Amino acid sequence: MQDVELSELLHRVSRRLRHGYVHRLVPLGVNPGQARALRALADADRPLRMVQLADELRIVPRSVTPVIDALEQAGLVRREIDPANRRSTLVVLTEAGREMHERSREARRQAGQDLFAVLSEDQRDQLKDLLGAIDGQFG
Amino acid sequence: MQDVELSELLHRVSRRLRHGYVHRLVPLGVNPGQARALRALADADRPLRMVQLADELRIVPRSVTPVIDALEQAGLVRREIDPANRRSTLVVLTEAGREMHERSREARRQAGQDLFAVLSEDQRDQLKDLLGAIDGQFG
DNA sequence: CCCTCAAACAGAGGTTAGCTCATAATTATT
DNA sequence: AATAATTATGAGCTAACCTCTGTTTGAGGG
Repeated sequence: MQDVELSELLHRVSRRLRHGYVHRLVPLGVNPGQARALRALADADRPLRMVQLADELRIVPRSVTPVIDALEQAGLVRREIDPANRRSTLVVLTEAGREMHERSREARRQAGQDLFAVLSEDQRDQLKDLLGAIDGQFG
Repeated sequence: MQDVELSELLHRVSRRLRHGYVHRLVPLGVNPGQARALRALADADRPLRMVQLADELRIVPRSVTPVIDALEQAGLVRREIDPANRRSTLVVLTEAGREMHERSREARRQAGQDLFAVLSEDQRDQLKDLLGAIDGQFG
């Protein structure tokens, strides 16, 4: 194990995670970005506006549009005009969307399990704490 | 700090690292992929063939081509036919390439420092060990 | 020696996950 | 009522990959 920088390791590991995740999502017909949007909606447990979704996903609002386009096309979400503010679009999870969320959650769980297999329970907690500290230092 | 999965955290942190890194690389005129290729060449300390570079970067050989195209265009590397095997291309780091490597290394160092600022020295070592274990479990 | 097979690279084209800048519609502020 | 801000999207771009195909060149078997 030569000297590999922390940054490089982070990059590699995250790339590997994505790879395994993608592979498991392909048969479901969604990509990771779409799965993340489904998750945000399921976690919120209520319709979200596009801006709110962007906020959850930590991307700019414009980037949410094509994700929701695809999910809507697939019948996993529905767009509704927000009655409280007609500029806003409410993104509503459909029944099919909820099911897809469950399946993609399982895919993510499995991909994570494969990747983190070498770590003990304690080590995973440690890793989670460390990454959580880094992630938490900003927003 | 709500319940965020390890996978999600990894994604977020890695995205943030990339973001900071990109920002510091922009003024240098290279992108992270190009910087990584420069680093691989500098670390090897000798010309590498395209396939070897692909191997170092953990991407398929075809994906190396456009990276080297750009670096060659910028005068940071030079392509030479391998005299030992005329099918192969040797990628040679130029003097300008070596300098660029130094500057991009500094950019990466700074981006890493910003990101990992909340962690103590010990914690960084811990994180490195954990990620190293994950990365090491395959190749 | 020739012939077939494999290796190395690049052409063509696709995908994912972002980004910016401009514009239309609507609402909020003065 | 006029102006400003907010929300979503059209248009168009970049990075970092991928596959599949074709060309050139080298290597090994008969």
